[in-house]
Amino acid sequence: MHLHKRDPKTEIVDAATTVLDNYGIADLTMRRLARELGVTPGALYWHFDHKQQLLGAVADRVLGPAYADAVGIDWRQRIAGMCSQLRDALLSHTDGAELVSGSFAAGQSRGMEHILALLAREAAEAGLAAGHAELAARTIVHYVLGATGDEQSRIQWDAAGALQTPGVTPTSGGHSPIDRLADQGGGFDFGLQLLLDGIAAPRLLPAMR
Amino acid sequence: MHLHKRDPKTEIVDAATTVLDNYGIADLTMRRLARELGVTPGALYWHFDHKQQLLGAVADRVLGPAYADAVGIDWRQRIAGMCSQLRDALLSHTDGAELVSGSFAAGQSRGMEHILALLAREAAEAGLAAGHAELAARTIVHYVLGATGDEQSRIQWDAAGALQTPGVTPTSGGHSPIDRLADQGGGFDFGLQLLLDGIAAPRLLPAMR
DNA sequence: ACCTGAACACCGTTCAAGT
DNA sequence: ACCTGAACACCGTTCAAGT
Repeated sequence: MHLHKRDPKTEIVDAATTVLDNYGIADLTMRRLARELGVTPGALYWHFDHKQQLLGAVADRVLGPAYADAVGIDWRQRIAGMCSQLRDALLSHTDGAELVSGSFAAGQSRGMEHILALLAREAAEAGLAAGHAELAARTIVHYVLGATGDEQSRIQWDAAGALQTPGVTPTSGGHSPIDRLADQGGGFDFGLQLLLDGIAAPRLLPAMR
Repeated sequence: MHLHKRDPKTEIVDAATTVLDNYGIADLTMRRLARELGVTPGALYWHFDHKQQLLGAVADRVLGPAYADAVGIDWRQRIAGMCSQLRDALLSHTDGAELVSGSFAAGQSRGMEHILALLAREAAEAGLAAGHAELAARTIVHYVLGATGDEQSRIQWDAAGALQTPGVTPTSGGHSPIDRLADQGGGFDFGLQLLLDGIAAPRLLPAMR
């Protein structure tokens, strides 16, 4: 049997994204994906060199909505907007943060490289020298991926628990409403403001900026 | 055959650490480890419930040298010292950052939880309210794990390249001496100072601290 | 150009049975 | 208490051969 859409690569990434959303990254295997496509595992290797490359393509698909040019009066607002878009994109797919973190670390996400460059541009706008602006951008990216990964794993853990014991409301468990507030953007924003304050801080020697 | 040291668990973690250092995390499998110990794979499941638990024990072994109480006049120096110790510990083992990141994310590293608590204490010392101090500590941990992971993968990639083409010196490749300087602690320190500046920043409303 | 069939060399985990 | 034997249900990747 053949893949039949205009672009076979697109069809594969479509199916992979569906498997990801429905079953999570642990079940996104080459064999499982091939089965879902009605094809032999080896067929996938005509279109992608290895699994990491395919996962990178899925990661870039996930990142699609995060590329929108952030509008904002100043660099602070623009960075905050970009990070918020990125977080939303990651939270929109099961294990999205883990997938993108892994692909970025493996050097397989052109999307994250692009976002990194945009953030570095804004950091330069804030007055940092080129080298330091890139380091600041990496720091921001590490933060967003890490914090969103934490948040997502808690969300998914809670959701799994809610399915197993439907009689127990989420707030009656170990997590208080205050915990939830801190997780639903509040905690994320706090950490991000810390970073932005650091970038804006005038205490670094002028030679170091 | 039986494991024979005083504590079988310790012997397993010893062997696992050796496999990690010599072959990396990808080769640290239950079967490989059992072979190295002259034992059947199933034997490991008498001592550990699952692989993640064993990896968590290895992660805590790696973190051993990072527990030393950081001395320092002020919270800034103490946090910087703790982060430096943590980075050193991670860089001391092949794929150390990846191992600890994964174990921490999976909730299997008591060591990282401890370090997190120490950092939160210092952030409180800096004047942050308890909830915010914990968020700040998490931000720092995400940064150290992410930045050190990047650094380590580049180091290991360069080392692998140096072994393959011994005639080419590291500095004659794509990375300039400036890149190396930025990686060998300089880049790490810059990102960390950014975070510390953010924690010290007086611009947050008093109600928010 | 694109896919199948079949193999290679592995995985984590479980569990009755042995000592 | 601790381990073996053997199985179960999988993996990623390669490649000659087919269409």
